[in-house]
Amino acid sequence: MKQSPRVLGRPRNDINAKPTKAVVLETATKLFIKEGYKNISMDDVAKACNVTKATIYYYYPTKGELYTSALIEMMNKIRQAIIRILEQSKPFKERLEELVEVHLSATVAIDMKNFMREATMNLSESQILKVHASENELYKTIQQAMQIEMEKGTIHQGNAEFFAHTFLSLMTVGYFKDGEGNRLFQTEAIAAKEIVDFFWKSVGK
Amino acid sequence: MKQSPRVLGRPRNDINAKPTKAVVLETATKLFIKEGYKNISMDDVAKACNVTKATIYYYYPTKGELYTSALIEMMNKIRQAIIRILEQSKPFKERLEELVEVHLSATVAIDMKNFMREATMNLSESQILKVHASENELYKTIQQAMQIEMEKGTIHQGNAEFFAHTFLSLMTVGYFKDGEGNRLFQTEAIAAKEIVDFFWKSVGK
Amino acid sequence: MKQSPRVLGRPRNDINAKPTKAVVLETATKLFIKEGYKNISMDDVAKACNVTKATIYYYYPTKGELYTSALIEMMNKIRQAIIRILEQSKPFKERLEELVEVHLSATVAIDMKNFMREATMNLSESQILKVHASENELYKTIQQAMQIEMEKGTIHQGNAEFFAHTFLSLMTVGYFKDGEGNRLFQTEAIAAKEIVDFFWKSVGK
Amino acid sequence: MKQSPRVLGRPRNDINAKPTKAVVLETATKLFIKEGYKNISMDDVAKACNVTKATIYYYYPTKGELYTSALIEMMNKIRQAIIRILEQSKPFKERLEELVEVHLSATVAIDMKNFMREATMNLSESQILKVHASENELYKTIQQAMQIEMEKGTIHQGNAEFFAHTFLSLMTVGYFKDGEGNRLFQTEAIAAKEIVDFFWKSVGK
DNA sequence: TATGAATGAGCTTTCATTCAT
DNA sequence: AATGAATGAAAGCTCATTCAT
Repeated sequence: MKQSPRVLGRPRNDINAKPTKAVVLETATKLFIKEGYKNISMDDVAKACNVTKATIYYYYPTKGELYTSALIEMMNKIRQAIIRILEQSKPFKERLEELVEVHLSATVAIDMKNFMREATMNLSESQILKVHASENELYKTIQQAMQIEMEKGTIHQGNAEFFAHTFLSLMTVGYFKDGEGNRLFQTEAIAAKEIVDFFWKSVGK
Repeated sequence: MKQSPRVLGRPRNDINAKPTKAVVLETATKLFIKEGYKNISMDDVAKACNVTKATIYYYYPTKGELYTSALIEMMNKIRQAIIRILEQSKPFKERLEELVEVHLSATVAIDMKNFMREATMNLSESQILKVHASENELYKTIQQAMQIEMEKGTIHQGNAEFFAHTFLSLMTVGYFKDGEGNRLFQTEAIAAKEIVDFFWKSVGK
Repeated sequence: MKQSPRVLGRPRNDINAKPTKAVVLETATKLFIKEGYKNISMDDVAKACNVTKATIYYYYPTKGELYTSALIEMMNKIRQAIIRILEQSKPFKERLEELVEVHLSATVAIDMKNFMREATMNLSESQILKVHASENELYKTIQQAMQIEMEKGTIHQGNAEFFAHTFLSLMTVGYFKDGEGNRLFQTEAIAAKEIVDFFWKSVGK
Repeated sequence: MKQSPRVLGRPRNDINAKPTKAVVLETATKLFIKEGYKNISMDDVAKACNVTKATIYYYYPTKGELYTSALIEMMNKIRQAIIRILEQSKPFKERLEELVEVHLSATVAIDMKNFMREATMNLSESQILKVHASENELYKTIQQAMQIEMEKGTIHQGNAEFFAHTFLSLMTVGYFKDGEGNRLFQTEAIAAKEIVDFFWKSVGK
């Protein structure tokens, strides 16, 4: 069989191919978020990446380490997304609404408490610490936005950290599905509006 | 520490002994709530009950069935506790505060969303259905209380189901611990007050 | 609910009810023949009998003993059936045909070699001996019929024991089903005729 | 007797060593044939191969799959042996005699009906199908030989498939042992001769 | 006569991890 | 950088058997 001749100067490696380590992390993140730590084996990750288990271990020394990295990667991404939305210039309430809507539209429920529970149950002291630090930054990001709006006078004075937590907690209400798979509200947009309205009654001016 | 050796066959009747089946369910419930479905093995349950695995299987045909029963048992207990508190004659807001405080004082975080996630990931269709039904009753209980208070005029008209969900969601904020193990509020009483205050601003009159 | 009045003098126990021990043996025999020794548990037998496992053990001290009894019971029944057919006055060849047809019409394949293999693999020395004795009687029954016909001159002189074995072996050909479940012959009657024809060419005059 | 301890991970290359997968299959085949599906555990196979259970599972995903492969491997080997014998140029009857003698001289009884029964009782639909296909080829091989001899005029015209089955069935008569372990004939050679003589009376010219 | 409760040993399967290549 | 081969430990589950009632 004749091989098609190589283009001059072009490297053998596919230019579009992501470095394996990144592929592994991304794939693992998706799997862990969807199915949880204990329900995803290193083999599952390997298969989904089209590499062997040993390759995973080449980049991540233990499953716990991989999960730690995955959680941190996830939280960073969420934090970036939140920052991008909060940076906009439209009114705070509208930004919050967008924030909720965007998250509810994602395929998987991002419930920090779930992930922290799995982390606490399955990771080592030092890994838990790292994850906690990442979680903390996420909360801080929202907390700071709250702080700024307090100073601006958009919302009432109060415990900004508490507000950050209540906000994220209320957001998870939008994920709820009953036994038949029905959501509380018909669309994510409506859900987002109702949730932020509720939040706003407590904190808004 | 060696356990008292058991003999084969039916044990001699001990009038004071609780029926084994109940012991198993109670023990399993505690373990599952604390450590999660995948982190508790049937052997763990057996050891904690001071019986053998086979005994557990004598009463519960699969681990999934045991978990299902455990979750339902837990939800029923919570529901009873909630009913007892809501039945009192003091003002609604105070009853809500007591409700939050009592739950935050329990040793383990009762986060419905956690349990439902584990259920969804690990149980069979029909088992999930049963657990969902039980969860539903729990939400309904609070929802009805909200409905009554709406009719009484204590709180604003609105979506009672949504209120039930936001309330339980806000409650979980009280369980939050940061990396150093610090809570958001110093005592459960303060936490309860702040949480219900927040809720009340949105729904109260 | 009113009970229908008891007929005078009639005993409480249902007159039609077979003694439990017999029910157990019959049920076990059916199950073992169909599914094999290792695929039938004492629990299966108990359930099929509508009694508890302990009841089975009350009558049969071990599973091996129950299997031994079941095999012997089966062989006896088959032997009786064979005797009944061979006792008739019609020509030997016709009797053989009836014998084959009757067996092929039974729901389960009666293949002595199967049962003896399971016996050898799973029973104790002494149990195997008993089963072997029973098997021997079965072969002897046919062997004797062959002997008689030899003396009558219906069939050629030869090794009657060998003839008994070849005959039973050829019979199992009729049970054969290919991958799609098709038999070698369309009806049991045709199969019986062909098998006996084959046998007769070797031994008949 | 303690086995030479193995270390974790990939073993050092030994050029003389047979590939493990083949060792496993061969060993498993022997064990299954001798003791049956249910009487051989994956641990038994592992121990006999001097590897761990996990190694077996590395090559064969389930016990059923291993059994399927083992049966197919066995049938293929038998088929090859049969082909080699039937290919010879000596008279058909003599070839048949050799065929029977060779098989009776093997240590274990090769009774297709036994194996098919165990397969039917313990394997999945698709596995049964594969085994059936393999069995079919085996019968076909003999059937074709019969067909050729019919055309040559060595044996009578007739149902070649039926002849193949009767032949293999008659062969199993040679394996028979009574309670004291005595065979029907003193040597395999005599048994082979008698069996083929019997067969030949029916089909030969 | 019959049962309910319990066990110990075994089974199939899974999985995180290791290591020579 | 990546892999194939192997392991030890544990998990869920089954089953023959025992024994007080």
